[in-house]
Amino acid sequence: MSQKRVPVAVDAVHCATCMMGNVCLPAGMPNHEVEQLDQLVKERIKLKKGDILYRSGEKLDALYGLRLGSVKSQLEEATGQVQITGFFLPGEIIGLDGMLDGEHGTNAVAMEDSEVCVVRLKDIDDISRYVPSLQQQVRRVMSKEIARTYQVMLALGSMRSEARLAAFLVNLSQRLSALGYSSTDFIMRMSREEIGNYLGLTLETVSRLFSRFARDGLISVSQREIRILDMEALEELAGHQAS
Amino acid sequence: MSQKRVPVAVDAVHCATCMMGNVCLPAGMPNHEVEQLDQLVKERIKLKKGDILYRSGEKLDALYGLRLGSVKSQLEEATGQVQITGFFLPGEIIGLDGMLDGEHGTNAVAMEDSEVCVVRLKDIDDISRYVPSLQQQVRRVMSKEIARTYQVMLALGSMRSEARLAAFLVNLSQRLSALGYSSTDFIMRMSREEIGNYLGLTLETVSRLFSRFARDGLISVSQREIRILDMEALEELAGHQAS
DNA sequence: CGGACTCTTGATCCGCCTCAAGTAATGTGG
DNA sequence: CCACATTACTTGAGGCGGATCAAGAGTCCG
Repeated sequence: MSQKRVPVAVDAVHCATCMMGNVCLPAGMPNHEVEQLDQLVKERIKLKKGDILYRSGEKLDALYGLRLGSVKSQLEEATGQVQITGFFLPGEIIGLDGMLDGEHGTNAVAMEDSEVCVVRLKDIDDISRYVPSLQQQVRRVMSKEIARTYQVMLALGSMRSEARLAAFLVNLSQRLSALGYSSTDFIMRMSREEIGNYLGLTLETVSRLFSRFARDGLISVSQREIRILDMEALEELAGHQAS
Repeated sequence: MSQKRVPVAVDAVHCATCMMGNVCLPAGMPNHEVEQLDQLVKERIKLKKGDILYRSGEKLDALYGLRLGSVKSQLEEATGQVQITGFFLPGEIIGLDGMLDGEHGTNAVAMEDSEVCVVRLKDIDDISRYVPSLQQQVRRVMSKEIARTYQVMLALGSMRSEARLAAFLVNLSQRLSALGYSSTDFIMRMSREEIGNYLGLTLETVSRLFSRFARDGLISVSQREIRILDMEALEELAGHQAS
């Protein structure tokens, strides 16, 4: 629990000057409106690897924009079942579930040293009085999350294991590419077990699939370092259903 | 395509007098605010069984509150894969995905003769100027949908088939009960195949499970008519994970 | 250098899918 | 209302994909 809350200095980076401005909450907003968001983020939180941003059941009064690092969110049932519901990269918004009863429904854990912008719901409502499109942005982000989970449902419900992992890699590649990183060479921040949990597979199956993909010349793998050698083949695989 | 659009007469039922008022979009709003929503729904759509409310790719400019009947939404990939992403009951909101680029990402199909209230996004934004809590309600509904899909991810990712179906029945029972229907006796509007698709199983497996649950005295089944005989046992089953 | 993870790989097993056949419900046109 | 077609569901037999169990290798970190 080494969460460190830091107030945002008056002259510090705001949304208008943040490098994530084009992918984060303000994505697509006209410049003159983004400039009005300078009071939106009054605080940031620095997280060390393994730190918990929030726990299921805690009161929710803010969303978090990931600025740096990576975070996973996971659902934990009383029965002991755990399901990772998402891996978040910089520019993505964390904490969208649980706004119905004001309580988080998942845990959010930093997968490496990370930093998030705290966006209080109260401030969203206040600011959207004079920046009406802000509400639309929030809806947009939530809608995007819903669309993402539908894709995961499709993967879990009707793809064979190799298609799931291929789709996972292609998706990760695209998101990293949108952030300006290489789309073919990257480091996965998650373990085999976490990937397996997310995709409804065991860690052994994930490991075997990585080996097979490598043997077939689709990728090369060294621990969590991935190089995609044949993107087309991966996309082809990802498009194949169970039967 | 026998969609029938009907304008809402000035003296017709509005949110404040609608029977669904306590479960639909206005759920939890104070009465004096619900009364201000009389301009929110200017149109309703009557659907016959099999009618399509919207198709993937169509422009989205409204949400739909289901007033009567039942509707399924399904993701269709170019590859031919189909995944049912939700079964909607009266009082539930349809069309929450696809608000990011203004296009629906799924198809919505009536599973029986149904009727929906059309809630235009423009009207939401207009009305929320003088009813600020309306935006929170929209967030709430979207957040609830996200939380629901997380539960489905858990089911698809780490439950065995009998746990999935048990959880499905318990969930359906609870939602029907909240609508004032019996929690133990109801008719499922969906086919074995649709249930199977939603739960990531084949129709044969679903059929076998129904038979087994009946043989074990948990339920009695006659086609789509279900009677739950041992709710506790079902809940117990639903809480069991794969291993 | 030791100890704890994380990952890989093999052998075996089982849950669910596939394929197949038959029965029951529902719909349709005469 | 009946004959017929169509669709929905049930049940069985067999096969396979991924889980489980188990052992060993590589990597990280004190």
